[in-house]
Amino acid sequence: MARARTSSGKVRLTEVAKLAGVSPITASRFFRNPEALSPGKRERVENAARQLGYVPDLAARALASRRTEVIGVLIPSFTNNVFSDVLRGIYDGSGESRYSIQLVNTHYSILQEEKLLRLFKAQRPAGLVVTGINQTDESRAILESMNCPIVQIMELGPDPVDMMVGFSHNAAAFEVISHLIGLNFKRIGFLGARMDPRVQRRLEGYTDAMKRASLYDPRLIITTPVPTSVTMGGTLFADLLMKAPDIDAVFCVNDDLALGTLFECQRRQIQVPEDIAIVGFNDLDYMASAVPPLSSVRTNRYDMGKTAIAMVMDAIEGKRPATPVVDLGYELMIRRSSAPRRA
Amino acid sequence: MARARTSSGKVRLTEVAKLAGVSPITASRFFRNPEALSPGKRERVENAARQLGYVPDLAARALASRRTEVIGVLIPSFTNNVFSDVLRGIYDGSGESRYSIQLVNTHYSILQEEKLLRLFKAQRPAGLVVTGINQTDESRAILESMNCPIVQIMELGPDPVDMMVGFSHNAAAFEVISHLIGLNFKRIGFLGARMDPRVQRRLEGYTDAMKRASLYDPRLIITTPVPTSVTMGGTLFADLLMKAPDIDAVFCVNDDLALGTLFECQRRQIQVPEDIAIVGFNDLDYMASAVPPLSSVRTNRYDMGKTAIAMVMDAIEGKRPATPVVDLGYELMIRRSSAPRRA
DNA sequence: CAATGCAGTGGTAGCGCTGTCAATAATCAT
DNA sequence: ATGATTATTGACAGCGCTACCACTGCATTG
Repeated sequence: MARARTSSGKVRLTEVAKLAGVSPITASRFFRNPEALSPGKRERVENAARQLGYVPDLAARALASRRTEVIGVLIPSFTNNVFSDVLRGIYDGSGESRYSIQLVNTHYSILQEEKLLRLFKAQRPAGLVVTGINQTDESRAILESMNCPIVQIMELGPDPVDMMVGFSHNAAAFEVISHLIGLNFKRIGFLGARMDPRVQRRLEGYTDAMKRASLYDPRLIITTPVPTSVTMGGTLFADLLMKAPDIDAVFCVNDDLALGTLFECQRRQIQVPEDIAIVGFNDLDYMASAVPPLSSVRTNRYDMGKTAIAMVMDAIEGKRPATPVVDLGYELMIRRSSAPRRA
Repeated sequence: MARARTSSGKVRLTEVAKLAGVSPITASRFFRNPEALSPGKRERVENAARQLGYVPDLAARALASRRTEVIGVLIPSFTNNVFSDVLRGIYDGSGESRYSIQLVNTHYSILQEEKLLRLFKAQRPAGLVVTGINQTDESRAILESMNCPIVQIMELGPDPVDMMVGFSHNAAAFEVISHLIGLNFKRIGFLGARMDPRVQRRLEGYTDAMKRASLYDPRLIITTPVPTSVTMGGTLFADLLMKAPDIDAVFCVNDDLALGTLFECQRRQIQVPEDIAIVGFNDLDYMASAVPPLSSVRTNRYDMGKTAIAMVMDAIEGKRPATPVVDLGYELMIRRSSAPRRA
């Protein structure tokens, strides 16, 4: 016997089909591929669904179709401004689509990442967005066995699991240092916190540029595994001043450190850029407002999220991108904090 | 006929049960309520599950049990630092639990919120976290019909849907202004951006305090519906200076505006706090580092997220909190930017 | 004009799990 | 020792939807 409406008052597909005078299968098709219906039935189903306020049951759909409409997103931190922009892009890009985002935090741990990937695999996500290219071998194997579109974001590398959206942190840092060297700065300090893989690559870019100009000196490099903050910027800078009092410029791996450095300079009456130049990374809003305005590297974080999720969604629907690796680039924003040095 | 292992190679509960020598139902119970099994079978099922690498199929579980282990979270913005802290609390608090977070962005639109609530309702979430207390009547009705624990966060109000975690924005602003008035500041400006309900309440607190001291003057209030940013802080402050050149203090509804104001003061050679005092709101990390250190209102954003999600999870499991409304309070962080006025 | 193709539609049979309730075994009170 | 109660377990019948395949009727083809 046909079941009456379910106890929870939920409208089922069967009821929609009955009202529209079609079979449940036809009604089901309407929601998945309306083009397949004849215009008449399409309209009838549409009206019936609206009239009854029908909303498909995702659990039943997932069970019956053996796939979900969930896109998993693994990011290493919520604290970081960088990721909040990426996330905004991801959520904006997926907001009106049928896909929902399942967000998890790896806390910068590749073991945690591996564990989360295992969990994701069991739920057969429709697609996946993972941060970075430094997965464990095991994680890599899981990713390759997942049989769904995957985008690695934040950076680029030689061997994508599937697709990639990012930019070269190494090249960006190299360019920053080259810019400073071109302006005749010689004792250029490096401040780094957290030291995740992206930050490591910026350090490599710094090191390459300094060595190439024969300016490399390990005493100029101050790093800490501790998470980044404005306060930490001041602390690291103070440390740098102690170890290398003759510095004439500082490259900070992110803008928080740069702002902390600026404040520390103000506190010590150090003139920026006359005494010391400052360059940050990411170009957050406040860099242009600071006094003096702080140079930085503009990165396309929002676009990165938006592009990545669009690529995943397209790939799920069979539209593979022409180029699986997208370089979103970066832009040096030169401001007064790294103005040319007086002679 | 009993199905062989599913094509995708997925291990089903049936296989676990067979290996353990129990019925599927008993195996199922092991995952939901291990206490109900006799110790012997419990161990047998546990071993079998581990041996086969069994992971339950959440879609099937949701369909069969007519409920999910998804907690919906509605927030109005990803851009805002405030919400990234709240989210961190929510994700940290739920990370090791069985529940997963389904995050959606209302973009500060109560209509969007209503639409999203309708969607959530159809998916029968186990619990819900919603931002604020300004829902539409329709949203309110949906919430009340949802039959799951619900926590409203960010602020407090007289008529909770279910539970609440927040603090009084009105009281916090009132206290800030009282503090400034007590320090003999008289022409206290108000800078507000975005003007969401929480910010409106801060404006009310400001207005109350100013009126009570007979210092109220609408020309001191500068607001914009545009989203907040450090740059916007400078712009609004410039506007305020034009309209009320005699101000001696500024209360900014958030720290970004306060930082922008500080930079604008630096640009114009206005001494803080000698010429103009500044107080922000939220006490982000950089407030204490700034030069001079900026006063602010410390809010417990991370705890708010963590408390809210804990309350929801407990309530789902039948442990209703003793007090459904939790006031997390705030703390005035008085720093040099609002130092006592010279006589 | 029969053979062929194909868009449109429907029937059957589950997807993997759990709610419900009945059945059994073990324990208890009288 | 008897019936009553409790702990443990299992059988059945779906949850709401869709994959798969078969079928219809109409247009196209040689």
